[in-house]
Amino acid sequence: MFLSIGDLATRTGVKVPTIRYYESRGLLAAPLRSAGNQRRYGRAELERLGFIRHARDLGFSLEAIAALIELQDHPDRACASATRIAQGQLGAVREKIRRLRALESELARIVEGCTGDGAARDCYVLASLADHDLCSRDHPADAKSSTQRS
Amino acid sequence: MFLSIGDLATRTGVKVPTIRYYESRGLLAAPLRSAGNQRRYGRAELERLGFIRHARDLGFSLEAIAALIELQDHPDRACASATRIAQGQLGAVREKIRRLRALESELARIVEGCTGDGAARDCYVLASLADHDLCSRDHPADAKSSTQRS
DNA sequence: TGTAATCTCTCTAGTCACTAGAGGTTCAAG
DNA sequence: CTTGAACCTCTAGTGACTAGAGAGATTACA
Repeated sequence: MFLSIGDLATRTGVKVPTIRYYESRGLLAAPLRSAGNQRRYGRAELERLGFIRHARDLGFSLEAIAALIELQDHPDRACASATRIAQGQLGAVREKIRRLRALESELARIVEGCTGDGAARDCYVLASLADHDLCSRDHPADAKSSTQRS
Repeated sequence: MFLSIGDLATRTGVKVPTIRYYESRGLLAAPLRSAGNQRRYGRAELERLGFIRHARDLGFSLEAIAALIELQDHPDRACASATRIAQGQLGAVREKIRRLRALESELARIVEGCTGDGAARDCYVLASLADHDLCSRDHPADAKSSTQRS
């Protein structure tokens, strides 16, 4: 089983440049090369990339994934730190949900207050943004946009 | 009322380099300068920066904010596009919440399946990440980390 | 008026996790 | 043997800042 980088990309759903990027970041070891210097992968790399992809899908940072891989490579170590990383991620996700819900209600209030058929000078959306006092209550100064795969 | 950039930062809660960054991005007009070339701000800039800050807190992108400001500067125009932008933001927030909730349940399942006191070779966290089939159901290949203010 | 502390200036580079593109080489099918 | 797709490395760009260098401005106090 010798996969080109394109084969690996198709099988895992990770794009070719992203695979090279993971290699440059040390998440994937440098693979064998063909006579013409092209990367050739085996089953181990396929599984590892699947692991990375799954962890990324769950929102783990590359740094956290690197720590998990380190642990995977040393099966004798205690798994407590893996659990800790996952718990940290769960906590972060819950915190994001909490903040986003506050934003949601505030935004919904703003949107509902505006019919959208007036002039900008009377726009409730603009007025709400200009005047913080129009907020129902102080919302968290937080929870910015999140990055997502296309 | 002549505020230095530091005064403006204190009053709005926006950091000094961020104010200069907003100016470079065209969200704030280039202000007056002192004899020694330092920025001097008045009430208009204070209000505009408050607007920007509030919109950022609600997760609007700088691009969206620029469009809202453009509208603010032309009170005669219809406010429909402001409403559209806000609705888009609300939709994006709801979508993020939806995805994050799926992640939350998946992560919670993984974390609960692991006592954390075994060796890495038996770790349920690592096993779950390695084997997608252990997922309760297919979770969205999405919803990455979101950036947040400190 | 002198001086020291704090503030401000511009500029560059770094963050995260990729993505896009240039310009060149290798591979597999026909 | 030729063609065209896939591959190579390298650099730069994304969004929204943040950090730091090195130099100049302002302000408070003696």
